Amino acid sequence: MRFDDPPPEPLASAPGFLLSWNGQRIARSFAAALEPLGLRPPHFGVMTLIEANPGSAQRELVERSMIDASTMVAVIDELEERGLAQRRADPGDRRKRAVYLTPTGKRTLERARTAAMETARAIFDPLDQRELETLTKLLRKLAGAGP
Amino acid sequence: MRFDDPPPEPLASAPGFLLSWNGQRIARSFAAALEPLGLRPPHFGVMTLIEANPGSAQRELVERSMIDASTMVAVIDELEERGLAQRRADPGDRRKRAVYLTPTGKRTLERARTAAMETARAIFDPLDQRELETLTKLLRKLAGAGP
DNA sequence: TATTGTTATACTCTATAACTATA
DNA sequence: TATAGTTATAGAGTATAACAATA
Repeated sequence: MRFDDPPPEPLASAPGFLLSWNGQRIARSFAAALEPLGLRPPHFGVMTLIEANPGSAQRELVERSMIDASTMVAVIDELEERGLAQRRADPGDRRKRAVYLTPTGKRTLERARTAAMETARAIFDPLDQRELETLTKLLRKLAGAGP
Repeated sequence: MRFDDPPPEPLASAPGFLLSWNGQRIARSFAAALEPLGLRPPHFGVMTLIEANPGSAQRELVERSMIDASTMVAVIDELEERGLAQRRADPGDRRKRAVYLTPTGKRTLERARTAAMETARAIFDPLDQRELETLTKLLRKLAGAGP
């Protein structure tokens, strides 16, 4: 059994398996799409958060993600090394580090987003527009997100 | 953000994220359901394969799963230690080890299956029967499995 | 020479706990 | 005393490569 092939019965009839299988498959494709940019999924997630909340303290980024504090340090270290993000002093509280994207970071994030969208399009290609909408609606409901 | 809470927008609108999120969530619940039985998901998967093909060589189990050879050795070692499976000599080829479930192994697998089904029921509880069928159909199509 | 199973080893990812500095 | 950030360390899980026995 490989990720390229469709799963065999009876697995392909079990919704729990199908969900986990397709989820892993898309997570993999997503990681592969990010790789040429030198990014892994956590980098993308953190950059997206920084973009939405520029100047966040690391603590806030930890709270809004599922990344713990020590991993967050490592991720932001790597973003800084690549010139994609910057830590600056927080004028009001010297313990805090305010995190920003650099212009290069913003451009890279935009490219990453494009790559991610292309990947998603390829993965969801077997479904037509209406089916994709139905799937999204059901998955939202399953996740407990509002309608 | 935690796995207990629904994901925030705009993530909750992205089908790729929703798929990965729900997939991870069910994989976690599945692992948690197995834990009281002293099993992890790979144990369950391998036991299911052995049950369907008693006397398989380890090589066959590797081919039919996504577990590599050295990991398979470790998994079967653990099943043997717990008295759930047995390696026997293959009469036709002395390199091969024919793998079987013990009676205890069969009973444990049955209990694990029950636990897994209860977990799936709890996870899919937000959907009614018709919605669950639609979701399964769409996920099958997405995975490339026949109708 | 190829195959089956095994072992030893290394690697990735993440989590835990202890530490520094500020509040 | 509590909080923000950091570092060092350990753990789970998996993969890679070398090896012994057998074909």
